Amino acid sequence: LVSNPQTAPSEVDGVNLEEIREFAKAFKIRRLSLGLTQTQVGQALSAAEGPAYSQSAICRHTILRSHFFLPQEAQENTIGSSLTGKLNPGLLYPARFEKLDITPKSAQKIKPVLERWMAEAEARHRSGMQNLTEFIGSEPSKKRKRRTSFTPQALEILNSHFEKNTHPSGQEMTEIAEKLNYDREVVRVWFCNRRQKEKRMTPPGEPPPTHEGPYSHSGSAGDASSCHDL
Amino acid sequence: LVSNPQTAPSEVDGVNLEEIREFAKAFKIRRLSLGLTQTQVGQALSAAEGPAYSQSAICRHTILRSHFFLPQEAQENTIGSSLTGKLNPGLLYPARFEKLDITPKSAQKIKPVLERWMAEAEARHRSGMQNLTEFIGSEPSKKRKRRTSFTPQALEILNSHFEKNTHPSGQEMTEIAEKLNYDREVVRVWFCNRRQKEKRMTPPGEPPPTHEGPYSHSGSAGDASSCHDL
DNA sequence: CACATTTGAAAGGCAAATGGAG
DNA sequence: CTCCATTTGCCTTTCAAATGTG
Repeated sequence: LVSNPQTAPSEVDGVNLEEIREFAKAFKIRRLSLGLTQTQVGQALSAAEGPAYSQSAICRHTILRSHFFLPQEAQENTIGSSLTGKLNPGLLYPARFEKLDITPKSAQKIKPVLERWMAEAEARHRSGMQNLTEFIGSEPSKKRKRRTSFTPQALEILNSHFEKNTHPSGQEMTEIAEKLNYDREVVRVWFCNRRQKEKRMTPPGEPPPTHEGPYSHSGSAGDASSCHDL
Repeated sequence: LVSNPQTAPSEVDGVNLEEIREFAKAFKIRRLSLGLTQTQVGQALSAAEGPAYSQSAICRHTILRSHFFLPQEAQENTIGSSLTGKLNPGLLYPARFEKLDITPKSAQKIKPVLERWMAEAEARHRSGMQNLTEFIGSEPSKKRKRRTSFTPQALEILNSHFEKNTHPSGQEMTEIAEKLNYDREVVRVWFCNRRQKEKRMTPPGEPPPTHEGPYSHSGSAGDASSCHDL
């Protein structure tokens, strides 16, 4: 409504939030007008050598979070240290907002890719083509490793190892990886991430994270979340 | 643990819940062992002329809901009219459980399809093939119309029409459809579903659903939920 | 048409993968 | 290698589009 650029520049990290917001909004409309789903866009992008994003990624980048992009509201979220809309670049934005989500920087990075792809898609659409979902999006960019999903059994075993020792030696990890038939690197990363989780779950002066008591606090919680069923 | 078939037959509509439960559990493990995602299974099924299920569908059918499938727990959910585990076939099960989800009958229906597909997939895997995700699943079965997603603008317009008249004439619907550039049938169904929603939202003796007051109760709620952002 | 039910696109949660610094 | 912050994807859930029945 009150789009006075001088009242709300809303710049962060040299990224114009208002611009990103407008882009996301327009992109959604354009996508829907072409009758495409988020999944289709993601697949089309990864079809060739584009950045390869999943439905979730497309969703995040084209979702409209008013509390994130509207400076007025941002200020209500206990940010408002300055009316300029300029935030401390050294700090994490997500933590300042209601939800952890996309950062302005990554939004800025992907924008041109989506923009280019969409323009091409619309061109094809006008030409009456149907195979919209099958063409390249942009620059090469190395592909990310596919996310591995552990079986419930594997998780159970991994967790039991973790209970006994949060820092297994290289030797131990190799053995575990072999036994479970997963890549050694995958197992290593699992332990790293598991430790991070442990830390996140006990920030205050909690009892030392000794994994002794029979299923106390975090121990049982971890188990429950991993092998949710069975 | 106590798998005494005489204590818990758990049959519903002639469907053995325990069997379905076991199948779902095993399917998940088999899928993960092949390194496949739910999305991939869904796409593989729909690739040719299979029933064509989405990732959500695969999820529903291979998820393990202990409160749904374990008769002991079901009884705790105010069902237990009989210890046989036999429920009244005429009533809806979902409403009796914590969450609305798959019914035993539909689970039973899909099971053979998944079973057959998985067997084939595993066979191919053993043969060392990589293109697991590209082959047929089963019988023809007509395809379902793709779910249309309305643009925020379209929803806004549809809702404003609904506010004025919940039962537009055929003529009116044709006009709306034309203006919005959606299929007429899609618009008709939208109004049907919208009316259902309205009814669901005001079961008690609410004030007559006259859409007059400037944004009162359900009116504003409807707007908010449809055009969530902007 | 109303109403019950099935099913899928989008959104949310958690954690696997990545990248930088030590 | 570690820790830690961050990115991103798989799975799950929600809500409503589509379907089926009377």
